[in-house]
Amino acid sequence: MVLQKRLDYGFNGYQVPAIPRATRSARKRVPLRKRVEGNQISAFDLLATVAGTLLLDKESSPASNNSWNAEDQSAVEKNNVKEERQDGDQSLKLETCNVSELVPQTNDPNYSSRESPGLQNGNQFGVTSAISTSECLERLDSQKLINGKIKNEMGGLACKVETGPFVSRTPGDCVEPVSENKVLTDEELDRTNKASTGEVADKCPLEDPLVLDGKPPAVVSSDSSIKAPSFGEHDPFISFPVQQYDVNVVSRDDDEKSSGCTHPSPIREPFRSTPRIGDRRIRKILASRYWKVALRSKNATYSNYDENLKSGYCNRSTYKRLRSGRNFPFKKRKFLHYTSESNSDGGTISEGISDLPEKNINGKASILYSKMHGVTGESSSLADQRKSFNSRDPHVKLRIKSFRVPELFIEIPESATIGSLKRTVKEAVTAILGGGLCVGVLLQGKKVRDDNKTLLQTGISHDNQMDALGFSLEPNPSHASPSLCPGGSPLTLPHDIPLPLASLGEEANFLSDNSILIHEAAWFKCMELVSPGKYPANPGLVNQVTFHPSTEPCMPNVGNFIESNNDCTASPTDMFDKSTTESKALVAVPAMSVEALAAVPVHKKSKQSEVAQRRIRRPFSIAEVEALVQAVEKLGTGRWRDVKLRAFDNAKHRTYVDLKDKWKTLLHTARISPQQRRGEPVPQELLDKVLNAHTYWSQQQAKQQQQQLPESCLPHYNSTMIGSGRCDDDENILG
DNA sequence: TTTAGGG
DNA sequence: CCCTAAA
Repeated sequence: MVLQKRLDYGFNGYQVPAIPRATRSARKRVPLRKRVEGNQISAFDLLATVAGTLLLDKESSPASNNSWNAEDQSAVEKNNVKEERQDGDQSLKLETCNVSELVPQTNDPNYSSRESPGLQNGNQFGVTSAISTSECLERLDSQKLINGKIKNEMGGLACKVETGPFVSRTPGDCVEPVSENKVLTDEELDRTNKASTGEVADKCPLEDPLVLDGKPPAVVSSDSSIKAPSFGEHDPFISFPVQQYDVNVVSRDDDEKSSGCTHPSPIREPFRSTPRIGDRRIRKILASRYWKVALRSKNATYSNYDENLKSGYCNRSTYKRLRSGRNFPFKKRKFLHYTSESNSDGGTISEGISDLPEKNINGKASILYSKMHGVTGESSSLADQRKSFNSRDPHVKLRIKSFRVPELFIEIPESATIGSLKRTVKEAVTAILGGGLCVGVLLQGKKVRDDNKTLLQTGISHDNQMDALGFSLEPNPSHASPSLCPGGSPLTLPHDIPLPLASLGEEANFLSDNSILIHEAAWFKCMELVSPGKYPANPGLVNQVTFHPSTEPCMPNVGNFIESNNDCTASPTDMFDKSTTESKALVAVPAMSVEALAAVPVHKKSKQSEVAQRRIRRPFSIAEVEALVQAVEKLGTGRWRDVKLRAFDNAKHRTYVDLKDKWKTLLHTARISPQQRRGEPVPQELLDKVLNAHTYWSQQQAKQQQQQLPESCLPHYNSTMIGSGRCDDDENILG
């Protein structure tokens, strides 16, 4: 009897291989998420509104000083600027992915049968919303640098984001997500909502770049390696990319004073998706939100840069104008720099200059702000490199126009109020954007995991034929949310709440990478402590959550990721690995109390990548072993999928591979002496059954094979009658 | 996707 | 548990 239905809101965009394939397939049959019905749009708008409050509230706060560069202002107003601008030191330009899709989840009768009547008749708030999507990720992948330019498929739709208003923080300002620092009352939220739905839509039209440009939607490049996402078919999420990023890789021109090549390269492939205003809004907001965090948290080294940004974008009046203006902040702007257009289609990478700071990929490359501040910022290592490559400039300049916000899931009771939904969404978004991010580097669609490689070794150099250099934002296992910041995040555990981890037992895994990986149940236990009643005990979809204690309270999160030597590719997902693209995401990176988490003695320094992606070890209980043995007795040893469905269909974390492996170990255990066995002792009775079943089914298999041989000579036999292994699930061979 | 088997 | 060849 279902006492309380829960709704899942999927912010699809960040993919975590948390749910094994088998589980996924099982989920297909019994979807847990509600279908997206006719009210999806309104629900979406709701989310958009919620997200909108994140930034708008913030933006309405007293902006800091600033003197928006007049040049920039005018640039913003010229939305369709085709000409490349020399705006290196003026602003950070972001380009968002403007494409989104609302993808109704599959219609599964089984699923609907699980829904309450109210839900079935479409009254439910059956919304599964997703911010950002694998699709967008895919598109990231599709970015190609071809002959000195990056073909940005998103270009057609991307809207440039002038992050000005969002980065208008004073240096002392701590990361404090919009209004997320306090839990809004329902009334407040409602009020905000009204304002958002109305004003946001008006002031933040997030115009479709297509319209702006009058260009048709772009389409993902024909690059076959880029698989179109198919989240809609198996994952009942509405997915919409929050943000796209553009990376511009150009080699540095000899003349650093030039802001780079001024030849615009409007070559952009149309995108296939149809943008929707609503999610554009969200996306943009989130994107901006992210960047606010990012810029805000730059470390001191780039304070100048920050200041510039601030001064460039902090002007509230400008922002107002932008918001109300037709073209709003998402001014179209060209950021690709090419030496020459003719060069862009063939030959080698043309020279050009990016006036934006470089991404420091392995911690050795320098971040060049030469164009912006006359700061060379060239590291000695690079200098050395240059010596050895004095024939050319060893610098790689990258321009990242925008990032997308990782995916997150939200689950909330049906009985929850809209206000609480808003808060929940906001908190989740805030947590994500609040610092739990890391950066992955992708080259030619594949993650570059070796942080020790140089750019040159990796193939990222200006005179190489570069193909799709990309960056991805992923929840960062090594960064906690800025929970110590003034006001703190709503997700921050109150300091007087005892660390719940101790009570989590095996549900919490302390990883060597200074992080704590806990299971869903544990997560909800934690969250229950934070917000009683708000986080139901049975999370359902959420598989596992990682908490990461941080020793850096109000950290310059992004500063870290920009400079970090850490393996930021350690994210639980490799979004460009097919197979993983389908995996289920989960990312709620609540900002737990830093003190609390810091109390956990964990070692820092370790390969986050492996740790982060590896599933938690979950030893089989005796009951599970019993179920497994029973199922195998009936089904045999070669039907692990059936075993899974029969005995472990509800155990989402047990895949048929797991079961097969467990059987393997059980068999091994049964064959060794009891003295050699380790771990929780398995009753000898069960082990005997294992041996018996194995023996039996081995014989069956042999028998079947022997029968099949003559069968080929006796075509009149019905092969399905031969062999008992695959006839009937209910037959109990071993009786 | 599932199975099978090595790591 | 992971990885992956093979089916």
